[in-house]
Amino acid sequence: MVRAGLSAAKVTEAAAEMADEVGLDQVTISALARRFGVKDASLYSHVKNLRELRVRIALLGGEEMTERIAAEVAGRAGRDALVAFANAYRRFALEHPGRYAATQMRFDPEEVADSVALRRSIELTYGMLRAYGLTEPDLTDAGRLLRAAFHGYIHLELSGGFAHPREVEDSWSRSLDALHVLLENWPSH
Amino acid sequence: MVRAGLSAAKVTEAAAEMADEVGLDQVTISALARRFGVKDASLYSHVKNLRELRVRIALLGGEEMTERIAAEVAGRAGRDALVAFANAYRRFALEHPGRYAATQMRFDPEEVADSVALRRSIELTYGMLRAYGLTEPDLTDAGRLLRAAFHGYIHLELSGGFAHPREVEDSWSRSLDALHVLLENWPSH
DNA sequence: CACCGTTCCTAGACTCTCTAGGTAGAACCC
DNA sequence: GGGTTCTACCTAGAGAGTCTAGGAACGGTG
Repeated sequence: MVRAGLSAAKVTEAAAEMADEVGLDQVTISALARRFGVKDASLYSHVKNLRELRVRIALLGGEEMTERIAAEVAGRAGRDALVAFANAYRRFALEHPGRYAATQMRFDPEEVADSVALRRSIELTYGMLRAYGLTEPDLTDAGRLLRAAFHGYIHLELSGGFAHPREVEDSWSRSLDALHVLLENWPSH
Repeated sequence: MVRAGLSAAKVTEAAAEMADEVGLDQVTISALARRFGVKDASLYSHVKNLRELRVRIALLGGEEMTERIAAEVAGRAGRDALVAFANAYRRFALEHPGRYAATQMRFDPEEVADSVALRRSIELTYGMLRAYGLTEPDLTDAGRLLRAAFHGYIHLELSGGFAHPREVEDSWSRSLDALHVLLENWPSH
C-alpha cells in the first residue's frame, strides 16, 4: 500500500487550490479525496467535516491576503497607501477567488477568535485612515464604507455583474480616486 | 388522493419564503417537497432543476426589489433620491436575505435577458446619478462604485462582518452622507 | 522485535438530485 | 354521462455526496 502522506496542512492547501480553480462550493470531501487518490473516509482523519475544511481555507486565505496587503502598504500613507491597499486586496481576490470567497463566509466568533490575520487587517485599515486625519467614530464609519466598497466591487466583478463594456480596470482606478477624495473630505458630525 | 395544487408560481413563492427563513443554500428540492407534503419527484413537473428554482427566486426577488426602490425614489432627486434608494435597497435585503442572495448569483446572460427589473434598476441608478450632473464615463464609474458600496455593506452586515459595537444604523446613514458628498464632488478626468 | 500512534481502508447509513414510466384527479367535448 | 386528454402526483431507482464505526497496514520508538 502506497500512502499519500497527508496532513491537515496539505489537505487544506490542496483544498484552497481546488477552490481557486473550480469554486469554493465545488470543493467537496469526495472530490478532494479523488484528487489525492484516496477514499473519502480517509480525509476525516485530518479534517473534522466539510465545514471545518472551508473554515481552514478561509483562515489560510485570510493570512495570505493580509500578508500581501501589509507588504504593499508598508511605508506608504495617504493616497499611496489607499491605492496600494486596494490593489493588493483586489489582485488577491481575483487571483484566488476560492480563498477569497472562503474569507467571506459567516463565522462563529470562536472559529476565528485566534486569527492574527483578522486583527492585523483591521489595524492596517485603521492606520491608513488615521493618516487622513480621521478619528472615532468617523474611523469606524469610513472603515466600514471602504471595506464594503472593496468587497462589493470585487464581488460584482467576480459574479459577472459588470456587463457594460467600459473596462473594469479604468472604472476601478477612477473609483479609487473618488474614495481618496471622499476620505480627504469626510463629513464629520 | 388529495392534491396540493401546485404550480410553478406557487413553488417559486414558497421557495423564496423558505430562502428568507433558512438561507438560500438550504433551499433544496426535497426540503421544499417536504414543506408541501409531496414527493421530491413531483416538483420536477413544475421546475426543471434546482438551478432553475434558484434563478426563479432571483427573478422574483429582483422584481420586488426594484419595484420597492422605484416607489421610494419616485419624485425625488439628489440627496433625497440617494437616501431613498439606498434605504429601500438595504431594507429589502435585510427583510428578504434569501431573495437578495439569489439576485447576487452568477447568471448566464440568457437567463436574465428578458428581465424588465434588471433594466429598470439600471435606469433608476443612472437617473439618480444624472441629477448630480454626471455624464459618461463618470456615470458608469460612479454607478459601479455605488452598487459596490451598497452591496458590500449589506453583504458584510448580513454575514456578521460588523463586529464593532457602533450601531450599524448610524454608520450606514453617515456613509450615505459621505457618498452624497462624493457624488457632488466626483473627480472628473 | 514488539509496541503504538497515525494513515488509510471497507462497509454502510443517510441525504440529496434527477430520470423513467405509471396512476389518478380535473377539465373539456360530444 | 362516458370518453378523451392534460397534468399533478406517484413509485422505483441510479448516482453522488457526507459522515461514522471499526479494522488493517505502515512508520517510528522503546
